[in-house]
Amino acid sequence: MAVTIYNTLSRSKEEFKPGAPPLVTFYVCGPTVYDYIHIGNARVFIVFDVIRRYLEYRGYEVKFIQNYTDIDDKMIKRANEQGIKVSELADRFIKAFEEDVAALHVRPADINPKATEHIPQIIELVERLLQNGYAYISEGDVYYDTAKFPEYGRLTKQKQDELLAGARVEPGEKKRSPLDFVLWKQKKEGEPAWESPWGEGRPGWHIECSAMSMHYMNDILDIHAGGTDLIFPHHENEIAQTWGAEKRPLARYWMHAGYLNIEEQKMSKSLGNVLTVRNLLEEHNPLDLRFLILSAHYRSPLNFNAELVVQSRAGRLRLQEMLVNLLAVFDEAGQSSGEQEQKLRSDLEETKNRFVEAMDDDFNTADAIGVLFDLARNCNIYLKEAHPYNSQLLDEVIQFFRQVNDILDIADISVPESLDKEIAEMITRRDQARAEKDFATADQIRDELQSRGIILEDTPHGTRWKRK
RNA sequence: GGCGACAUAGCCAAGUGGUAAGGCAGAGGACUGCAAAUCCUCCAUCCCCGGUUCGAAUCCGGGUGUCGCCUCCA
Repeated sequence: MAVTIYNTLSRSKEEFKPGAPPLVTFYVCGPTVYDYIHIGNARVFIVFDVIRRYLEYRGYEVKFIQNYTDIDDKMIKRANEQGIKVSELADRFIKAFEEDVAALHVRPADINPKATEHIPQIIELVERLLQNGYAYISEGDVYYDTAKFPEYGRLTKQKQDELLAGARVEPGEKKRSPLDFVLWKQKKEGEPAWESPWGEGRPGWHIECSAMSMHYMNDILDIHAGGTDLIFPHHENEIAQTWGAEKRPLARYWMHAGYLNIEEQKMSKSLGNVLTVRNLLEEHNPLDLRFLILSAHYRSPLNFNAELVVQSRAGRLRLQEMLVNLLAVFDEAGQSSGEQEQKLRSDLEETKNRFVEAMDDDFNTADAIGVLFDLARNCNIYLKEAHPYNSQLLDEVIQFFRQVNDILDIADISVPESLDKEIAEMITRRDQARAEKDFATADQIRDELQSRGIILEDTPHGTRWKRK
């Protein structure tokens, strides 16, 4: 059995064969740091975070790179609007990005290269493209000559003439073809600029990813990923650049995460429906957002609204509760083994297999989560019917779930914080009242606690509590 | 105009030739002092029309609808 990945390049699922296993080089296009990230951005980062973790679970050593685009038109425009330097803007939103993404339990990349810190590598790449005849200088700008690269359009599945048919031609173009794209932009007044063989200027958007991935990986990337909208022109251009310089592909597998829509519509500033992670986290648990995103396949479009978050929360808590319940009875478990144990053990084995099968199949998290629900039910049945429990078996289930949670990161299994003394006393008082069949008092205390966000559960093993 | 994706129950969502996973919501039941949690039961023939096949949600053709890319965009 092997991991299978849907490769945008071939539009089909392929067996995953990295160039130098167990190493996997994985580059995800990162944010342009001119604003807070929105939930659509978050989908991409969450999805590839999980894929990265799963590959590690499967024994690969993943080298994970995610860039920061800290110089481009949007950056300059925004910095000017705010009357600050581009670098200040970048610093501010890189920090915000790191905070938001950490809140969503997305693990930091191994390397976060910034475009502005790789100007020499970018210049060198542009020079090589010029030397190799894949680029030309036009009035101080340097452009990629797409006509020189017959493969241009392969990722997009369009021929050059088809792309040309839809291309927008602007007056005063300095390009030979509308498909050509800028590698180096001549400085305009008030813009940050760097010295180059072509005068002062700055890099075009697409060149940084090629330059930095080549600089840090120095070989074909195993996986290059991003949002669907990066297929054209961004990734198409990256492929062209790397080929022009190295005569080799940029990456083996191209992965693209589907859109996240708001009320069936794409998020956009003009529609005013952009939901930032920052705002959403004020109202929602980050794990609920994660769970919702992972409950659909990463390539499918995913609709998003607050109701869906609430709906998926209920399901997520079901899984979380299962684990909490297992942990709660673990200390009292013994050695018993019988039919119930056999049943659960075989359920567990089946679950493990099905989970890996689902994830191996192009990271089908939706299917994988479905498998976990089946395990949850079987565990609950065991907890209800077996008694006394088998501690080793419980441990195996707990370990499995912890492993899964290390990949998906959807359950909060941190040890509950100790209760306030006052609340603990209230629970004790209620237990006494219940023992004396003074249910009016007991219910009053329960209501009081509920208004403070504490839910009580009376189990055969005593009263448990949890936060709402 | 070119290219592409998708259409599965009230909602979310797997399944890509062998007779519809799972979750949420809902109904009934068990458990409970009552709850909560949990368990049991119930709840779809897969947008439409043709075709291929012993057999199709799954393949092919034709519709309809939604969305996306072709311009910055995750």
